[in-house]
Amino acid sequence: MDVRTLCLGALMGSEATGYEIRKMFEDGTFSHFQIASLGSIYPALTKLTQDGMVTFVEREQENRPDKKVYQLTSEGRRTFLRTLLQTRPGEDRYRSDILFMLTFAEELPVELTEALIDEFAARHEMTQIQIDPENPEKDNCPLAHGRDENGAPSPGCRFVAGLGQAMCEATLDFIRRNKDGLIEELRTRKDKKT
Amino acid sequence: MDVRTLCLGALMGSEATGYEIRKMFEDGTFSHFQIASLGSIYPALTKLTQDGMVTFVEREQENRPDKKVYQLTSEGRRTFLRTLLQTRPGEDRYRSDILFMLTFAEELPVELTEALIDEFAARHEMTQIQIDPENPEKDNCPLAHGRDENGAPSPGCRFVAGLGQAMCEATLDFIRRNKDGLIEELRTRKDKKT
DNA sequence: GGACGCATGTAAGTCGTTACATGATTCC
DNA sequence: GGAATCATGTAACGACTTACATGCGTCC
Repeated sequence: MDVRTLCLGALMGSEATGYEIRKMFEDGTFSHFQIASLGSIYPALTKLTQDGMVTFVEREQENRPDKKVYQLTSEGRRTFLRTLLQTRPGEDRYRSDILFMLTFAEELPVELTEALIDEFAARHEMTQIQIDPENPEKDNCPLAHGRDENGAPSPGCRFVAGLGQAMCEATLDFIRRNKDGLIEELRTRKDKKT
Repeated sequence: MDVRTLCLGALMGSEATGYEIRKMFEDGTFSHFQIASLGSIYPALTKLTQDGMVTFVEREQENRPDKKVYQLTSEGRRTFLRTLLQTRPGEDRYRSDILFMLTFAEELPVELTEALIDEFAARHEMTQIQIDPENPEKDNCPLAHGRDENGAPSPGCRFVAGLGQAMCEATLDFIRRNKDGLIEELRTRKDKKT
């Protein structure tokens, strides 16, 4: 899924600026399973405009730079849905430097191992908060992706968010149950070596 | 973490060919949290050889093409460990086309939604099997990464593998508990619209 | 004063994927 | 006969990241 398609998807819920789209991927609905940076979003929006998939309105703001609010065209909407129907979804890919590093825990100072696990846990707690569909979603993005006029999340979004929550929960739970044991085992092994 | 570092890590456990390294990432220990393709592994190994991080021995085989078996040099080992100590681990990134698509379940045919969920589940079942540290690890890779001379996985590897298992388990569990409800809800909504 | 949030955009460069090229063997 | 596994390698291409460029406002 290239950034163009991702942008179309982000605009399915409501109009948005490039900056807001990035936020959807950074802290919002999409945050735990897709990413996109501004450097790729802006060119994508330009291209989509050229192709007639989106239009934008320039909106002046007080005390803020002007912004371009993008909106799907019916052509864009159709194209996006067609893409969804035709695309065989790519494989999931999960990359984690921390897990890779933890794999070598035996070669690392125990303090580092512990710090890595703690950071891993902290990040997952963060994610858990970000994807909670019921709670805040902050103030902004009143009509963010997957919400109807009343702000209620769509079934698909609730499902995906719930799945994300479950994954985070399981991760945190596993760490709670196994961290101390691992640290202890590593300490014991180090002692034996000396 | 670039492919070079990943290759060094893969060679920490035992000597291996480029082909075998890819297998570690594709089906082995690393499979659920890192990936690398042959097109990036081979150039990486060439570069690492030039830099004195690895050496290789050409081994002739019967009924098989010759292979280059790579091995860490002590310099390579030191460099790798230094990298681990110095590198701030990058953020985890998880990308999933399927989850992205499921977010738009309301706009999709219910059959497609169901197929997507099933495929998601199937892939996670696959992963679960691949990362099981106790079980098969097939026949090959007798001294794969994270195993000592007796084939026992290191504590770090066991921890990471257990975490992966827990995540898969949670995912599959969530699907078991929520799939039918979602499908039903989508059907009801579609009925109402007509 | 400096960092951060809002806001857009470009350009250079990295990194990796995909596809191509080759070739023997084994299994269906 | 064709596909898959083992095995290595290159080259083109594409996609995204990073950094740069600009500028105002707010908060500490």
